Order: sequence, then C-alpha cells, then structure tokens
Amino acid sequence: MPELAEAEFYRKRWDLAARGAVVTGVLMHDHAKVFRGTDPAVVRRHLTQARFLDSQAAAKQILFRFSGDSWLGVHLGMSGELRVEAPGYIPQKHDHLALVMAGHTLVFTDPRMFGRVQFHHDPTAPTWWTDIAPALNSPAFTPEALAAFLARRARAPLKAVLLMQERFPGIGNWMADEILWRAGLHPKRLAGSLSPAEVRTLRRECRHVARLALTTIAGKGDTLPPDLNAHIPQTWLFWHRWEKDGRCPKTHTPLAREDVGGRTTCWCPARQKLHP
DNA sequence: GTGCTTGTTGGCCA
DNA sequence: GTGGCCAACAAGCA
Repeated sequence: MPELAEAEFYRKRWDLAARGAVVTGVLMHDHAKVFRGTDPAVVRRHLTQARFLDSQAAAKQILFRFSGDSWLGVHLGMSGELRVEAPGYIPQKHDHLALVMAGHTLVFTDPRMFGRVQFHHDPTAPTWWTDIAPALNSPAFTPEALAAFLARRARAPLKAVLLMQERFPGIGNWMADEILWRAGLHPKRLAGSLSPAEVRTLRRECRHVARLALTTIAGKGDTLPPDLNAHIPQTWLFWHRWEKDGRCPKTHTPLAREDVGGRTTCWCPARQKLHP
C-alpha cells in the first residue's frame, strides 16, 4: 500500500530483482480498470523484448524505464502491490500485469483497481511523470512556498490540506496523521490559522517524516526490509492509530479518531490542541 | 448483513 | 474562476 515510502519499497523490489533483464512476455488483463486511458496492445508491443533499464519513485508513483524509449508508470492506488514471482508464474484474478523474464515474473496486482498503469513511448519523459510536484525534501519545498499554500487553503482543515498532492506529493492518510502528531498540530486546525512558528514546525515534520519513512520502510541503499512495515518502530503513531483503545506512544493517553477531511483521522488530544 | 479501508476524481455549491 | 465538500469507484476483511 501506497504512500511515498511504500511506492519506493515496491520500486526497489522490482528493481533489485530484475534491473537489466529482458522482457520475454507481457501478460495483461486487457479490460482491467487499471489500464484506463492506456492501450494494452501498445504496452505489449513495446515491452516485449525490451530491457528494464532503471526506475524511480516520486510521490505515490513509480516509473520504470525500458529500452526502445518505453516508460511504464504505476500508481498503486489503495490496494496495489508489486511482487516478484517465479518465471512460470500464472497470473491470478487480480494480477493485471505480468512481465515475464528469464529469471522472474514481475507482477502488478490490485484487487480494488484504484491503481493505474500508464505507458509512454517517446525519447522524452511523459508529462504524467514530469508534472509531479517537487518532493518534500527538495529545495523547492521552501517555507515561503508552504506558507503561500496554507494561505490559499486558509479555510480548509490541516488534515485535508496535507492530502493535497499538488503541494504534498506522496503524503497519504497515515503519513498526514503522523506529521500532525509529531508537529503537535490538531488535524482540524484551519490552514490559515497557523503562526509563523507553527508553519516552520509543520515544514520540518513534513520533511522529517518523509525522510524517515523512506529509510525505515524502503531501507537504505540496496537493502530492502522483508515486509513493508517490518522496521517501523513502536514509537510511531502508525502502530496505534487503528487499534481499538489505542494510546499515544508519547503521552500514553487515549487517542482520538474521527472523520476529518473525509478520511478517518487519528490524533492525540493531549498534545494536539484545537485552540492552543 | 454492516461498516470500515494507506486514493483520486468529477460534480455540486458558495 | 476558485476553493471546499462529498459521493463514487471496487473488493476484501472483521
């Protein structure tokens, strides 16, 4: 599942297993909704006999580059996963795309089909990739840019604002809650109500959580944890946010859970005050 | 059966 | 035109 760090985890899983390998067969569920806007026949034609050159992850998206100017984009949606199976693997009901290679079969699976596969055949990168907002840890995520964005969304709750991909690429429901929890900001605070010091805190925690999530979930260098959440410490809100009677790892007081910005939101009332 | 779920989009309304 | 809210999409799980 699919926020910033999970996209990187799955990118590495395919990349470490098969970068440099040649695709000998492409198996697709041609009519699956994940191919909306993409012609499966074109994907099949260009990827067959193409070599997997390299890959990148940005926001919640993954880009795989193949020889012959082919670009394969994957958005994992709500329930998408990338797996590595044996060469003779037979795709199952929810395995919408499988790239067969000599040593492995790379599988994209997604039961709910909120995910998406995109394809581009051209020497230059596709706009659906280049248009992704600059990363939270890039120089472009300046205090001024953040303040301006909060001002423009002044009437929206912080939680809803953090989910806006145009400024917070890769932040999803649990990362947004993790950021606000660390920053000590109530998810229902209106974006326009923050003091300059609170804006600085929010920016710091956005960058901190993004960086920490990447190394914790997707590993450093060429290492990859055995499971998605294998290395997430108990000190994160992550493990407690869905628990019945969950408690804050910092204060050990009961957590609150409520719909904010249309999503189930978890916070610690003891340290995230609506009226500070 | 009910009521959730790590996401995005288009339509409606102010 | 802009911003905010919400239903819809689909399948599985408790």
